[in-house]
Amino acid sequence: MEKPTLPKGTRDFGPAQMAKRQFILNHIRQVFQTYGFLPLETPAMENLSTLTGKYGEEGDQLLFKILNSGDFLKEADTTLMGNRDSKSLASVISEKGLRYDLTVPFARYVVMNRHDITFPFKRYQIQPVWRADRPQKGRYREFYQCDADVVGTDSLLCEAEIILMITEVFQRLNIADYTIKLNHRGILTGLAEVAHAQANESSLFVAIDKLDKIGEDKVRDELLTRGIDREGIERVFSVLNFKGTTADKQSFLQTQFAASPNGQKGLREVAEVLMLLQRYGGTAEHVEFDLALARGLSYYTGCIFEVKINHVAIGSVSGGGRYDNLTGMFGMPGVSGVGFSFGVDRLYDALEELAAFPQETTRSTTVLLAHFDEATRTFALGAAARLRARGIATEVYPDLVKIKKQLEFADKKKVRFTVVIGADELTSGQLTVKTMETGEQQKMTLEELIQRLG
RNA sequence: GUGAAUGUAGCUCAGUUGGUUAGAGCACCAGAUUGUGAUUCUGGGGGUCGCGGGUUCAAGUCCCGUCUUUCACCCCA
Repeated sequence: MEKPTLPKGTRDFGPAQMAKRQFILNHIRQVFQTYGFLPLETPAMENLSTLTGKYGEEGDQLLFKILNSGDFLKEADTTLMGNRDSKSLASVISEKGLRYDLTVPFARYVVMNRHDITFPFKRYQIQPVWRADRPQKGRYREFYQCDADVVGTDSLLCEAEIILMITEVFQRLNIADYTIKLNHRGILTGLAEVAHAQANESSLFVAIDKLDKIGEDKVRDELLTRGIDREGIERVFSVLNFKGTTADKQSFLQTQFAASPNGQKGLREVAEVLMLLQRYGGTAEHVEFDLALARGLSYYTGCIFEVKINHVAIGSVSGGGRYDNLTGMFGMPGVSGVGFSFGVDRLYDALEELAAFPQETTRSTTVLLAHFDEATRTFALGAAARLRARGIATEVYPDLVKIKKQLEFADKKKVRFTVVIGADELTSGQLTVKTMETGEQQKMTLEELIQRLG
């Protein structure tokens, strides 16, 4: 018999992990909902025509493709097969693929339902996505994204609300030391103008985004090899190395970007977001205006965000930004959107490292009813029904086995209370209730137990 | 896609210059204890040494291939 294994880059989540994951997801979901975001789910698979061309050439290669059903080679061109032309052959034998992210399916949904959707449309989506990447630390082939996006409004209120939601989620997750990095695409463009590097803007952004990871010297090297001249590099760093408060940075950039409409727009919008945040009564205590934040992705056009947990060696746990033309790729131009997402897996690792999961997440059933024979088990069934009716998670050990075994089971399953029901208890009505954590035992009636737990 | 490491019991790992019947801890099962778990003691089950080939009198150990997992780069959550 072959030993069963998992496909590369995938994981099982056992009960203990699920409890912790759900703790995270429930808080995220609740926060999304209190800000008026509504749930959306889309199919795991999309037509390949929907997916390809949306993530660049590299992204297309990371798409998992689904083989057509039936005799999929029947229609295939024999010359393609003869030439072993995988790329062309793939488009003939595969019409569907697994979704690569939640943003493109969302755009597809918005375009398909544009007449039924009331804009501005706020949706959140928590589902797995798949990438045929080579797995590594914190990087999987199947992982969950939790996205929240608003489409159909330019208002910077949305950006301010994103900061509020991030703050609230972290508060609920009991994470205190984190930084919400905020920047604006216009400021990056202004920076490229200052450096006279408009021509290879994206090379500039990709390189400076690595600043806090690889350091200034290596970024300088990379900028040189990417064809930005020394003078430009000096100018870039003269801006990036400016230290000071957000207000200091704003007035400094005001002079730097005097001739840059893009830079001006960026500054104006960042200022407005911070102002709106304040009017909401939100705190900017965790917000850092970070000029080097670039988030490689080229489709952002306005504010960009990234959240890092301090003193935890994990990449960003959340990120997002504004994009002006999400639905344009499906022929519906002019819809502005802003969105962000939480990386559940990384939040999980971070909480584990900070030991910040509350104890409740490790508990399971509240009460186990242990018994000695047919008669006491029968009594347990009725008792279980009454406990359950009060919403108390209860189970009856199903088999007639030794009490030792039942307690062992309760211990392993981290049940909170075991109720021992024997002949004595049956006649007196005084049940033996054992608190598993302490080992203490108390006699009480079923009524008293229900009262105490309900 | 590029480069590197790894693989021995369910898990974490020992295993000498190639040399008897491959070990430990944890986990699991049973008993000590016929009304009490997590602590203690005793006993037990469990291995195609990733897979395939080669060298050798002899391979867990050396060589080649292959797969897996992990790490770094690219990119990304």
